[in-house]
Amino acid sequence: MNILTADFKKYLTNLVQMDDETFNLSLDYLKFVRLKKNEYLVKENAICNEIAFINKGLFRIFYLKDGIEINTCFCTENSITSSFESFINRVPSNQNIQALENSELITLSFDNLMKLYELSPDWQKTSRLLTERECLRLSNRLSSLSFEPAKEKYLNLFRTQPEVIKRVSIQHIASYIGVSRETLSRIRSQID
Amino acid sequence: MNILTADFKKYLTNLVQMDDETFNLSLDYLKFVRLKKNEYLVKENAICNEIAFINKGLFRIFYLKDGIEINTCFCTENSITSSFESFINRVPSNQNIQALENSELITLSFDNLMKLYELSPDWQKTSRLLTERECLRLSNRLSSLSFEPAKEKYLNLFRTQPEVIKRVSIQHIASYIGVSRETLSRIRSQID
DNA sequence: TGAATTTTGTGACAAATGTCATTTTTCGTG
DNA sequence: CACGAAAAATGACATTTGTCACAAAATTCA
Repeated sequence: MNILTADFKKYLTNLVQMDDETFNLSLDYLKFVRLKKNEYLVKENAICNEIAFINKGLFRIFYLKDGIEINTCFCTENSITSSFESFINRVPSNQNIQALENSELITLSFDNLMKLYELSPDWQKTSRLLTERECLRLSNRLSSLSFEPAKEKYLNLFRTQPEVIKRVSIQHIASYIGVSRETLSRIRSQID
Repeated sequence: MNILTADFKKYLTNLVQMDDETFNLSLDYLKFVRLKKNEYLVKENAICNEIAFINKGLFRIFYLKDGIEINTCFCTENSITSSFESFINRVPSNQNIQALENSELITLSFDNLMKLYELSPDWQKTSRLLTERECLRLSNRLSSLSFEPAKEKYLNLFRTQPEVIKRVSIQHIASYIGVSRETLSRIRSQID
């Protein structure tokens, strides 16, 4: 149990001052989940009831636009994945979260998070900091996707998440950076 | 004093359950600021020390990319504006906030916000909710800017912030939706 | 009010990217 | 290992959007 949560604890304490006691409050509330490649953590129209820390594996988050899948995020080891809007506002998710590899997760349900908020303000603060971090990620992604040519978008991903480029198929990457598969293919042949 | 803060209070209580007592904690900490058209609330490289509620007026947030101004946000009455990354992380801002009209603000400094966090967990929660809201805004903007053709981007802004289209010059709007001034000009002549 | 400045509109053309069809390569499974 | 299916690469062409130059319109301010 302790071994499994070690990385999660490290992730949190890296973000916010949190003593052992505060972290341990969460232990009874966490669940351990395995998902096989291609299985879903969250499906569109369902309410997302948990946030998940990734111990092992890789996920994509995507939504459908005019029947076409648009990837909005790749989540790898030592990060948190969730359909935040759905989780936070308790509304049906418009996003899907799918495992792209066999994966292992530590999940925390919404109800349990609310309990943690009550038990310690540090958890409230943690949540705020996580949200702020997500804001920054979105903000960076926004300027890359909206104001750079295709090649820069790709190189940007290469800089920020090099492991994603190794582990994810080109079609998913193309969708993520908002260019056609063909264009990305041509960019890559230029670079090599 | 009460008259000036009424809208701010309304804005907050609309977001989070907050009794009068909790809100009143802030009264001693707020400042009232006027800015004339074209003046700056925040300049690049300065640390942004306050968040500002807009009682009256309109602002744009922009940064420089290769010497070109890129607008990232228009903020109007009854909303909060700030260079969030700078404010939160206490680092120099990479964004500028400029008044596009004569404006009136209620500001709250970082130090005072920290004091409010200590005085009441409701303020901590308020901050979390504001951050969550900002996340959603970014997320929507991201899908519009990255995955829609120019015309849709414009119509999207028209839907979400129609008053901005009336009050802001076309060059600023073009920069905001990530298309050239000329393209936007042509789109508008199509629509009318 | 009127001249100077700024903003906006428009045409011609260029560049970037998308789409479609086809081939090549890779991957998964028996 | 071989076969079929999926993914990726590639060529031809279409579409969208950007860039530049200049004209028209609107705004500012003395």
